[in-house]
Amino acid sequence: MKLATWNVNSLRARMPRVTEFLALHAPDVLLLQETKVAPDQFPADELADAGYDAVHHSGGQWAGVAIVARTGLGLTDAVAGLPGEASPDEARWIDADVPGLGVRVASVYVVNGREVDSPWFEDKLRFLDALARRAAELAAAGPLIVGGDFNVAPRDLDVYDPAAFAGATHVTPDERKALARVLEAGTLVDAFHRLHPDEPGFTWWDYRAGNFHKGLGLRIDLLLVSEAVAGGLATCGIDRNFRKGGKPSDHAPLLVELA
DNA sequence: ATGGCTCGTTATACGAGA
Repeated sequence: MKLATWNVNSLRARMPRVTEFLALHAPDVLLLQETKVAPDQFPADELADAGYDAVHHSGGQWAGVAIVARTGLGLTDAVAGLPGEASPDEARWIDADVPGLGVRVASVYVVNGREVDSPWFEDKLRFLDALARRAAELAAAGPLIVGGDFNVAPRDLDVYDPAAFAGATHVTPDERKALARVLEAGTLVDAFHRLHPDEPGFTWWDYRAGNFHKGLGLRIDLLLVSEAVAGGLATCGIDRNFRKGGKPSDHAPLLVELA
């Protein structure tokens, strides 16, 4: 099976690139974040034309997550929202079964945090704690794949200039520990890290200052898979071409293939 | 880098993103 996760920074603005991605890679499942779309504006018909079903948690102009699955696989029992998150209306989590693949999948857009020690930073840590509890609950029931924008760079290697990020969000010990607890709670494996332990694997580059072309990025988008299915990990990589060309997102999609 | 780009907004400057 092939799955991908992609923070698209507005699904409506990115639909041409999303349909291009689906046609090129033909993933079984695509997890989307920052769809930034109102519920009644979600482009379900365009995705259906591309051969995909979707379930989504849409909150309007901010955040928003979706699960897109190839038609015929099934996409059932969707649950939107994360029990225990600080602001349930922000549309940052959805999980659903994909019967044709025999897995449950989740798409997550973790709270950004803005500034360390701000209320938003506290919300971010609480959100990660709630994520850990939900991951444990879901993982106990069967194979689980959680993908999304975690807004945490797990290691200094995942940051283009660790010194420049000293004291900033995304790299603090508190955030990294909270992310580690998510993996522990769900017995989940960071797919890219498992297959490429010594590579940075950046997935995000600031739009400004030519950072993409300078290689100044962060690895903050992750695909986490149950240990039970991690033995089937075949490939995991980033398609940097989708960070180039016409109207790219500031994130590139991350793909994984599992036996 | 000192917020340099892009998104949505009952817009026409501002907030948010990381």
